[in-house]
Amino acid sequence: MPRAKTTYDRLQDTALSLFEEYGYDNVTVEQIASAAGVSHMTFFRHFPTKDSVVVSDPYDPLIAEAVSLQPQYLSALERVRRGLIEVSTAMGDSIDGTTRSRIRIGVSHPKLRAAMWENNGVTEDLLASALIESGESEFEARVVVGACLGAAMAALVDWAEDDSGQSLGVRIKRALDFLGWE
Amino acid sequence: MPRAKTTYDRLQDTALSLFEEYGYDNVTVEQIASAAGVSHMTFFRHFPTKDSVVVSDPYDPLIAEAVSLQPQYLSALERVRRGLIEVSTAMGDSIDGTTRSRIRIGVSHPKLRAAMWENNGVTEDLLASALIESGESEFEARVVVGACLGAAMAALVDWAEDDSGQSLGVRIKRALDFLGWE
DNA sequence: GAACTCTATGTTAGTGACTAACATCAACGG
DNA sequence: CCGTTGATGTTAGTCACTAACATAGAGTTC
Repeated sequence: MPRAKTTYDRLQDTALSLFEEYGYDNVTVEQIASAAGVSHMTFFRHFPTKDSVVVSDPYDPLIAEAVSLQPQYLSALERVRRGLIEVSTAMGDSIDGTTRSRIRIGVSHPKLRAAMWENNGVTEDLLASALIESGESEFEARVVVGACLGAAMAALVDWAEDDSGQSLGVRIKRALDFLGWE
Repeated sequence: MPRAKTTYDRLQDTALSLFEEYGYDNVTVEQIASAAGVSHMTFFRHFPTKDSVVVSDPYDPLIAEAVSLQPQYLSALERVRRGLIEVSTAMGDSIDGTTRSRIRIGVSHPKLRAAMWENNGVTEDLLASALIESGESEFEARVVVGACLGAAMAALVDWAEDDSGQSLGVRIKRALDFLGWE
């Protein structure tokens, strides 16, 4: 028997479908909360901001781990590249509907896109730290990570906006192949 | 005799120095407006958002132009790289105090950083269009531009946070040199 | 010079995201 | 059975931002 949905899940599902139907700007937190059967304060106890229902990235730590596990003899660029490709390929088609919906809504609205970038900043810090710990200079680490995430983000947007069926992993690999090799 | 400051300039100067002194979050639009001797409505007639006092990038069009002027036999990556380096070198030390202050405040606060990224999205679109017009595929254009701007942004942040005197142009060049060559 | 327009500004009264302080209520362990 | 704990509700705020309407001063035209 499926476990009863948590308030968190109910809020997220409700919010996403309202956003898809009416547009992000035309849905208030109040509406989300009452449609999910709670008060608006409960919403904010589960999500710090209205944005965060859409923008939250559970893959950050996975990516950071994958990068730090790459062999040290590779260049920083190459390690980030391979780490990103590994994770995005592994996620593969297992990305669930909620995630897909979140990304699609996220790229469609400037405010949310900005929030995604901000979130990306966290990933950036994580990855850069991983590289720095393994002896890379801070400058090179930040630059390489910035570039790779910039490319990956472009691939993500492309994937969200285009239904041609090519998987996210393949797109990210293609994207990163435009950057320098070993 | 210097021309009298416009309301716009007065608002911007006032806002920036208040932000530097008290922190972005601890200054209300109301305070900025009254310190500049106007009402809060006047503030919003000159700046669409509180963010926008800090985040505005007059260099976008310059960069786009520089990129589209690169010789076509170069790869997309190389054209964006050279365009960015040209402009940032040309700006050189002529960046005025207001701009420097804006960037320093901008990178220091998550909300503003996100707004800078959003703004970056505009640059991204501009550059990508320039490449697409000259025959590049949309995917490659977006990826390459995303990567280069990601790297450049890292250099910008580095420059804003570090007073060692190395110019922005040099840092951006160093950053982009980590990416692939011809 | 009076009427007329244009532009910059002020006033007022909202909406909506988000916070703080405090109350309630049900579950659960002792 | 009582006390604690955790999730929730209520209320009353602050602040960014908007809409509608008023005003005032600098020309411009007749």
